[in-house]
Amino acid sequence: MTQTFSISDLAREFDVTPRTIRYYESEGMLSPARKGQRRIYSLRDRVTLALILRGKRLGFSLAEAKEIIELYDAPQGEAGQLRVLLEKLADKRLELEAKRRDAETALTSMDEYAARCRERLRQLENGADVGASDG
Amino acid sequence: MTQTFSISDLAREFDVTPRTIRYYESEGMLSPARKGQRRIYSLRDRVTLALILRGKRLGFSLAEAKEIIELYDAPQGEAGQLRVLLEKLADKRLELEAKRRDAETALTSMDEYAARCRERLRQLENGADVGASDG
DNA sequence: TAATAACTTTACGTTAACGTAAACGGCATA
DNA sequence: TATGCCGTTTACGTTAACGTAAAGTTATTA
Repeated sequence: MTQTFSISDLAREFDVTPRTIRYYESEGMLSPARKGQRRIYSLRDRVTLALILRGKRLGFSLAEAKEIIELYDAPQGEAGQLRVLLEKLADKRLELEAKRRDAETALTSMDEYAARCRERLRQLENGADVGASDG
Repeated sequence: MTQTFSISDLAREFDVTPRTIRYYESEGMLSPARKGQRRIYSLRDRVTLALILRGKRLGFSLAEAKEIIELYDAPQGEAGQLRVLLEKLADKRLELEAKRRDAETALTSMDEYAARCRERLRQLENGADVGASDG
């Protein structure tokens, strides 16, 4: 039997509320099976939710996250469709790479700053009288 | 003479509206000099604005971006202050690294997916009579 | 001197992304 | 039988992050 999840299972796992998950469904980003009224989420639904939330963490809007998800669900029947898909993937790739670069430069300058702070702290602990002058 | 900027200078450069920049000021994230009524932005203000906008691109809220900026502006007079600062920097570093990892795994899986698409496309082009002759 | 452009403040409007509350249904258990 | 518990729909409420419009100020230019 392939695994399924209730809405509160996923809510707990991903640390969101059921309301949030239902909201994503109302935006057309999830369409879980139903058992009567109740939503039954598959492993695939779970992957989709993970994609949505990662997109959000990276600063994409839900609309943008939806676009990305739709790329992964796109039909690949004809060569034309595949070419269009590959172009869109390249576009999104650029956005993602820009975010990664942003994160990297932020990390670098933060590390440099922290290094200067540690240096200053070391001097203070040595008892050295270092005046506050900018460098 | 050290360089200054008008609000529309910065708005143009960073592709935001003057309203946005004034909003950041109202949130305590910028405090440009004034010449009469008019705001005069220094190079330092410009750096701060860049920090804010990078934070936003990475999915931080303005409140979170403000926290980060305040770390860079924190007093470093005493050893105690420096130790607290270094801890907070370490926290933010973790968040940033998580974002970078998120971006990296997203890029990886996107690249794998694109590779499968290209493979599929190659197969289609080998099997079918394709009339497209683009460059 | 009048007009134009860029700036200002004030204040109400808008949208995304949910939060929250009410009222209801089905199922297990005490 | 009733008491929770988990789920449901419906619908109004909330907040962050600005947009937009109105009305006034200063500097330059025709």
